[in-house]
Amino acid sequence: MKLSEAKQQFIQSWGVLGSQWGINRSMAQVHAILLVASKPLSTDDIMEQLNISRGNANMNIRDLIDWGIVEKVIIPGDRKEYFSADKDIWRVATRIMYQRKKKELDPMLKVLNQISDVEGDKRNADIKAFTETVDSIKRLAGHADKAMEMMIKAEENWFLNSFMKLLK
Amino acid sequence: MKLSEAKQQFIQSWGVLGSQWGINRSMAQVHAILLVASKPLSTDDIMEQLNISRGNANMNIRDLIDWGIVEKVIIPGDRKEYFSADKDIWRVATRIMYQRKKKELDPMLKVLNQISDVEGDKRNADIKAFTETVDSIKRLAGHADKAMEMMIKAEENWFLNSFMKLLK
DNA sequence: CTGAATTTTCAAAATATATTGAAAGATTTG
DNA sequence: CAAATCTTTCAATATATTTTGAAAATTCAG
Repeated sequence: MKLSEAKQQFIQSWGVLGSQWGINRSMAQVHAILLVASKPLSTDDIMEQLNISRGNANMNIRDLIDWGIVEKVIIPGDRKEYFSADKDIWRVATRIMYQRKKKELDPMLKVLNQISDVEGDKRNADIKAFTETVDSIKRLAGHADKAMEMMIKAEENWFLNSFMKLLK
Repeated sequence: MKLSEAKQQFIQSWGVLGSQWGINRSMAQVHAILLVASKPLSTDDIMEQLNISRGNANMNIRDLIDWGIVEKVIIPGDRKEYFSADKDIWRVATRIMYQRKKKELDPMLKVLNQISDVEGDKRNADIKAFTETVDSIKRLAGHADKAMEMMIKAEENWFLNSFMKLLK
């Protein structure tokens, strides 16, 4: 398979995957194209290769930067801004999960805490069913939090390991 | 807080959370209402409490059943079908992840395997950038697979543990 | 087998989300 | 500082997804 063809396939699939997980297709594709680029790309490069508008490209690049998985690169003597994606895929995964946890899981947890004590007799079947379910979700969320932390720790180790290799 | 109020809050939040993760709001809400119900509900109960149409209720109930997290309950002497959600939230989580892995991650992996050997000189910077990224994603996917398996194993243990408690 | 009760389907309508493009805002250069 | 270049914003538009509701299909009791 030719490189250009393989890249297209990758960008396509990454876009589909993203859209199924609540990340819009363009954003996933912008990320994909930066992931497989051998050098930083400008907004125009991205617009041209993905056939998207300037506004679209710009917004999605900003969001990726906010997520901490893409960074701006200044090329001396060029007025354009260039962008490159973090190629450490493990770090990318943990960053994305962390962002989404913060924006989506944590609000849910807040609600769970608010609703977990309801008025009335604890022996009432309705109340029992409700509190048991809510409590078990809270417990699961706690485990998920632990797992996240574990992964971030593992990432630090991975990073440290790479660093050690460089020094040897 | 009153039980009815707490339930409403829960259904609402569960719906929002679902929609952010690529599960449509109605489906998440149908799941939520069944999760906190103390007894099986009919399609009419669900329609009424969520203010959704019969078609919508029906489709989403079917999908939840296909995911293996809701089951049909027959109440003798009643022609209506009733439904109840699996209350073991850990099992629910692993089922959902497994379904999504199968439908969404596995196709991505298939593409990654197809595109991971490209024609041309391996020392070429473009080709190197591409294959390294693709390979690292494949490696991450491998880890994710392992983690999934681990969780399913843990689920079996949990289940076994609950069973043991019952016997004591 | 009949007909009432219930479930399923799916085209049309409603809603929600993403994209465009041009104007406004910044930034840099000479 | 004026002009050129580049970036950002956002209302309008386009696209995608979800929901409805009524008709068709199925199920079941008598």
